[in-house]
Amino acid sequence: MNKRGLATKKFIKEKAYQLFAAKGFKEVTMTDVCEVTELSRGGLYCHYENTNKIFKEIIDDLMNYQDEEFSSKIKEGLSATKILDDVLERYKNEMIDSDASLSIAIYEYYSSREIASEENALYNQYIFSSDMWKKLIEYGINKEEFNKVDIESIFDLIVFSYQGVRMYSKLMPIDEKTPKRIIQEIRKLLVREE
Amino acid sequence: MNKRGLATKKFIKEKAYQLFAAKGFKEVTMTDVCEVTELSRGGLYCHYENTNKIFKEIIDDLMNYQDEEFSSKIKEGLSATKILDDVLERYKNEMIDSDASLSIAIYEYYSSREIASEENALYNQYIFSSDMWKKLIEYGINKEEFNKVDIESIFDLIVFSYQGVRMYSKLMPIDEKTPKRIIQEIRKLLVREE
Amino acid sequence: MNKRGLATKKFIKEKAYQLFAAKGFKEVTMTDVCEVTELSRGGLYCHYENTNKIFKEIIDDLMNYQDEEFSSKIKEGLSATKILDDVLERYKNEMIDSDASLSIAIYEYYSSREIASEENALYNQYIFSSDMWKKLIEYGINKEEFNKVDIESIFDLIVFSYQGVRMYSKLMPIDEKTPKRIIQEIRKLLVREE
Amino acid sequence: MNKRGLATKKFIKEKAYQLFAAKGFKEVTMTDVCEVTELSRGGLYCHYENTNKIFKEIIDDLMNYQDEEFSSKIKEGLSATKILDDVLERYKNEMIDSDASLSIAIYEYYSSREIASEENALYNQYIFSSDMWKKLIEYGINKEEFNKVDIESIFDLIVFSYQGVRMYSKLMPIDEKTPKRIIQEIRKLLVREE
DNA sequence: TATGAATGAGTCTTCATTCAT
DNA sequence: AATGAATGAAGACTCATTCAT
Repeated sequence: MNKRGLATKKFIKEKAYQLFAAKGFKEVTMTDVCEVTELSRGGLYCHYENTNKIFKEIIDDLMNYQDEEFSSKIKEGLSATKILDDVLERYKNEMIDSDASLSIAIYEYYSSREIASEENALYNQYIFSSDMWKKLIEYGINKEEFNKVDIESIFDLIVFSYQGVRMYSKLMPIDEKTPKRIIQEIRKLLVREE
Repeated sequence: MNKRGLATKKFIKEKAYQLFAAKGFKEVTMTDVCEVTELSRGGLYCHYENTNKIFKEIIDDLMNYQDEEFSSKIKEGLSATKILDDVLERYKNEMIDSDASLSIAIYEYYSSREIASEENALYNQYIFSSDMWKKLIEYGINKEEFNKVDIESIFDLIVFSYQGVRMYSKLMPIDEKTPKRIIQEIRKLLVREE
Repeated sequence: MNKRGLATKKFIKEKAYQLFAAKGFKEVTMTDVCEVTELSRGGLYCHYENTNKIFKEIIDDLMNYQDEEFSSKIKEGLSATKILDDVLERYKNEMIDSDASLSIAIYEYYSSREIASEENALYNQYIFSSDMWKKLIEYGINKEEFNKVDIESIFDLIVFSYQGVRMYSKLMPIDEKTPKRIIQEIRKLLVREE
Repeated sequence: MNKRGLATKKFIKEKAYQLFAAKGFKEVTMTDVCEVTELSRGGLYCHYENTNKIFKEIIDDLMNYQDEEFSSKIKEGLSATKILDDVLERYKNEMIDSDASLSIAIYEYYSSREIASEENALYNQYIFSSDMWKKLIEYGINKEEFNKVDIESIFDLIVFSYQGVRMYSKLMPIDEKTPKRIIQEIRKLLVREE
């Protein structure tokens, strides 16, 4: 594929991202993508044969962008509490502003697929994310900044309450205080009080 | 509507429930419902004009069955810890076995609708559930069985981690230990250690 | 058929008349008639098996009400000009106010049928009406009130311009002066100037 | 749209014209058009989304072909009587042979629409036709070929009796002499006897 | 007579997908 | 690569009509 082809694909993905964010996965048709990209049907099919392929590529790109945000900071020897606060702040914002997110689309996409296949990027991300958090929590415990919590429990609580809020925020009105409260509760569990 | 009509509606809802549980909301067509009920198109349309109406009625029925499970127990003066353990046990089971549930269908159904309308049964249920939990936690605190937690925070943590697990369990393999861990962590937060 | 049956049929026809006047013939369904009569499908079918039958009966009733309005007056020896003016006045009003009329419905009804069958009430009415007019014009000529016109020509001019206006008044805005002008022109052709 | 597309649209309109002429407007379905054009449903929908659109385009095409048939002849200084006879001859033929015409379809089409909208091609045509006739009659009066008639009255008589016959000719058998008589009567009204 | 549940046919409409250009 | 015409299948929806009660 040459440059032009790649640029077109990138363009298609950008436009399709907005569609998926707005309408979820199932509701988006190739016709919709044609419209927003102003490509002809044939033109679009040159690049992607269906919405699955487009979505998969969008998701894969997203996953690739996600880096080990903690590990470098840990190596630098930063305060565990500081690292924690940074990530919790980001989580809070993502919970509040889930508008631009693909959460519903991702949900629809994976719910129509076989669970646990190696293709399951959601699971891969979960594992990846799990590793990161474990490292951070261990680091915090070793530095005696964090309580001696059950690492896996805390991680589960974090990730699923975070995901729960993100999803529900698209389904019903969620008070902005909810993310704050959850973040605070998590923080209380982890950070040692002096 | 006479008996026969009501019986047919009930029958349709039962069959449709299974479809929704298996395929989510959007994927189910009136044709599908025709097939499983062995009704003709016209026959089906006599009772429900679209899948929305069927689903709404199923959900409404479900919501109506849901009663104030705590309040009677509180009146009886049961131990707050006992009441808590009972409901956490139920939550745990529901997190593990989400196969038969409509969670995905509910998610799809509400994600295509206006948030916050008075029709939003999901929100109503959230409010209802919130009230129940607050009563229980207050009761536990008053009886000095529970810690003096921030009631709202704990409730948010409970409901969203619970929902997060339920949803994700349809999208990726979730270890049976996850619900247990979450339940345990919640319990630790609430129940006063002697 | 007993009294009750007849009353129901009359009731159905009255309600259906309004439907036909408002929507034409083709657009009216048995379902529509059910709704306005508040009869059940089965109930309605007891009386009429389709909209054709209802419409035909309405038309037949209408035709029967139409009597030889001229002949009695001619026998009484009334002035031909007076008789003419009376009927032209009526025509004028019918042209102006075609809202309540079945003209479009009649048009649609007969346009989907074999022309010239003895069932063609429209044709029968035309013949009937033709006879009446001829008698009147002859009478006027004999009384030397009318010009020695070509009777058939004048009749054709009257009936078709009348029908033309009636129909077009449902399709486009027609100035109230148009019927007046047509009536006046007809009158000028017929009535001898002193 | 490229050549191929335009050719297909033209082809569809030609075939649909015949359908509309034969069955009126309401009775023609997209399925019918598919059949006569031998296009697939999807193929047809590429060009027209419903029968309204097809019909509108046919009508618009027709209206565009209609030119000011009188004005050039008037400019040439032709005899008003000659011009009149030509157009009356044409009217006569159109009244007799209304088989190929869209009159019923037009009637049905416009009867289901809002009267008087600027979209009402029927009204536009009426106005257009009215202007033409007025010019001709004035011209004839000025040349002292025509009687000093009331121009508007004569126009109304002409157009509505003409339309009346055209419509009724589809609903009941109309004697060929009728158009002739009407034409003759109109001519008598207009043309000055020497 | 009257009810309303049920049937099945017909139509509309939207899509994914293909293909000649 | 790109265009857009064309296909055909799937699904929605509406009716006339029948039938058990």
